[in-house]
Amino acid sequence: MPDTSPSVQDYLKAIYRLTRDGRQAATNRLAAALGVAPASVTGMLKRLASEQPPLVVYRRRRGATLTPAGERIALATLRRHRLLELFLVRVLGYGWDEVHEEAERLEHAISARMEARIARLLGEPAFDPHGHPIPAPDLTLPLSRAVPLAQAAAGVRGRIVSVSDADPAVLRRLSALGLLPGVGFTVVQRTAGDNLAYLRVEGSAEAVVIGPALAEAIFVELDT
Amino acid sequence: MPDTSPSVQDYLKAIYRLTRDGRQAATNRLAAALGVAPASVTGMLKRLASEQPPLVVYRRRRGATLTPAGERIALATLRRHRLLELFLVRVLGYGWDEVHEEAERLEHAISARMEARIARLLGEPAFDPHGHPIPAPDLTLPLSRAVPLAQAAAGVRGRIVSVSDADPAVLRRLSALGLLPGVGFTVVQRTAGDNLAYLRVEGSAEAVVIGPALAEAIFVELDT
DNA sequence: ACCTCAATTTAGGCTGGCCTAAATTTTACC
DNA sequence: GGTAAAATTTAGGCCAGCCTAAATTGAGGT
Repeated sequence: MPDTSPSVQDYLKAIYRLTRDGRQAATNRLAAALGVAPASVTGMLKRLASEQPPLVVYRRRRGATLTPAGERIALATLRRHRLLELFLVRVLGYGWDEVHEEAERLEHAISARMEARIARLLGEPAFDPHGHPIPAPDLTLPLSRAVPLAQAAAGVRGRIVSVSDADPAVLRRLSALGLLPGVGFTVVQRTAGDNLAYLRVEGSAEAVVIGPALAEAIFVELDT
Repeated sequence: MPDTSPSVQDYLKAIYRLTRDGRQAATNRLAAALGVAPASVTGMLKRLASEQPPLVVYRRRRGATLTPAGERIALATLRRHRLLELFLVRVLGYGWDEVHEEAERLEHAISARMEARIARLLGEPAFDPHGHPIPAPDLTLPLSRAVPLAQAAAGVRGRIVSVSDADPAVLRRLSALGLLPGVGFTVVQRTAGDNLAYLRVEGSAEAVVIGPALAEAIFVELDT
């Protein structure tokens, strides 16, 4: 349990993520993501929907989506989060598996001025240390053709673009395997039954075995 | 009115400041400092006094002082605040009159790890950009013999050590007058009636007139 | 079509921290 | 030493956001 209640921004960010696939954000999944009871989510969604202007569109028993105003806030928060992650790595020497929590707290505390100064110091970057796109100041997202590794067929070559940043343990495992953003690889083999991927990392002779969970956490750009 | 309620740390910091002169922190002054009603302060002081361990010693109608535990928290918060101020100036190029508010929010959001990394990056500094002492990691304060300018007699020479950081407008006025930490000066004259100080800044021919309010905001080290 | 069950919402309640107004105590002055 | 003013505390409420338990509803299997 997080020691503090999720903020409005946390709700919007969570809806943004659960909504990326075009579907509605379900009460239960929001509750799980935010560490509160489902009943609390219902209450908050009603509040956010009746804000002026409304931040979410809420349909009873069907879930929620963001309005343009809500999406702006979500993207602005995402921008701050990812800028901070990069800042922590580049300026304060954090490991890439240590930045998520810290950024999670800082993103609520920094001013627009500080956001701008950090971005300038970092050279207006477009991607964070995990390879995730950083929304521009106008909140547009830089393009990337990344796809979960789970969708890569055997024989294909590609490059790792980003990895999910939610779980530090996963990040450390990836690090240990040498699977960082930028690394090239070939998919040697896929097994249908247990859904394993055998990856040969560029420059290394050995193949690495990736389970289904990891394969969902690694995003890659595939060669055409 | 601040847009958010003061935190426990804010209460402790305020008590710390009001208590520096050895007296008790009065309810009214705390209320003014924190932007809440006096009745709210009474309630919070009771809570802080019954915390385990107690953070303040509260005596009905007499005010509050910090317990050792409370003072540790106050000093730790002060350390974070002043480290952040220096960090903002040195790393992000803030003006020294712009850092207070930002640090006020950030001091509640950074982890011990981040505090340590910032301190390391800055070379374990002992004073912030306003000249205020930064508590060491063990929370001891570096010594300084600073005294408010208001207490300097005519004819005395000295050096500005620090200035109060609470009011950006004051900071800008001081800046404009060339009254920054480190600057040497001579007190040319004092007037008893309206309590003015005439200061000749080292290297300049003109004297500067300082009113009583400013004279309380400037801390100086006097030559023996 | 129905029925079960998982998901969701409603109802009711709690806590923390704020507020105002009224009561009380201290202080300070004559 | 008495009293008016100032400071402080008490009393009583409000609000946001959380919780649990109970009621409702939609959806998939048969």
